Amino acid sequence: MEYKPLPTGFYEQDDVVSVARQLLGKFLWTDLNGKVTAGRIVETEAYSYLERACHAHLERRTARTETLFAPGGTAYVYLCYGIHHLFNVVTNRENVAEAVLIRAIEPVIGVDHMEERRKGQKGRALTSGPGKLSSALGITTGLDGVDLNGERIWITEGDSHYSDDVILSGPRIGVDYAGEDALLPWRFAVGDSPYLSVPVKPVL
DNA sequence: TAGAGGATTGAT
DNA sequence: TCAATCCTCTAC
Repeated sequence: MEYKPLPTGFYEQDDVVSVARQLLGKFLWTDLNGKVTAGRIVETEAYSYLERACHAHLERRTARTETLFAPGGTAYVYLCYGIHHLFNVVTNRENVAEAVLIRAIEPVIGVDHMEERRKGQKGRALTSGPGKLSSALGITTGLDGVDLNGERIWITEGDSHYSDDVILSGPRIGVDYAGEDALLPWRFAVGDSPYLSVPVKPVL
């Protein structure tokens, strides 16, 4: 396994949908308060300023969305429903607002720390959702805008290769407000992982 | 400055 | 099925 953080060039690719797919199988690490945790990414979603589900749709710049305009390889963390911290990877070059939401991981390193942060939850309940995995890894809005090439949070190559027939795609979760953009098949998942947030709807 | 709503979760 | 919970954004 390769423990070196992914090169900046990976995040600066200009196709956020492709990056979302490529992130499957990679390892997301955090080193916070002396606790090292990591998990295998098994579910992602792509967001782009070009479509309505994105916070920075039509390049809307606000205090919250400013991080989305940072260079690829920056963490975008925001609070959802007043309770949950959601972690995204900013992609593309500076001032192009695109990001990949990490929706589920499989716990690999520091599982005991994850269980502690998740208040004793075990098994798939640990990290099978965007709010859950952020909690398990200790990710909060304090990491918003942080460089993914740093020492607190980073991503490395994984230990698995998934063939095309294992990777499923479908509409993103919880973006019905985006009209027809909600139908874009920009959600990607490792089909046989028990840690998916919700099953991927088969494409008809 | 008030009010509505959200890229979710867990309990009922 | 629904409450929790609070920040963000929009409208007035």
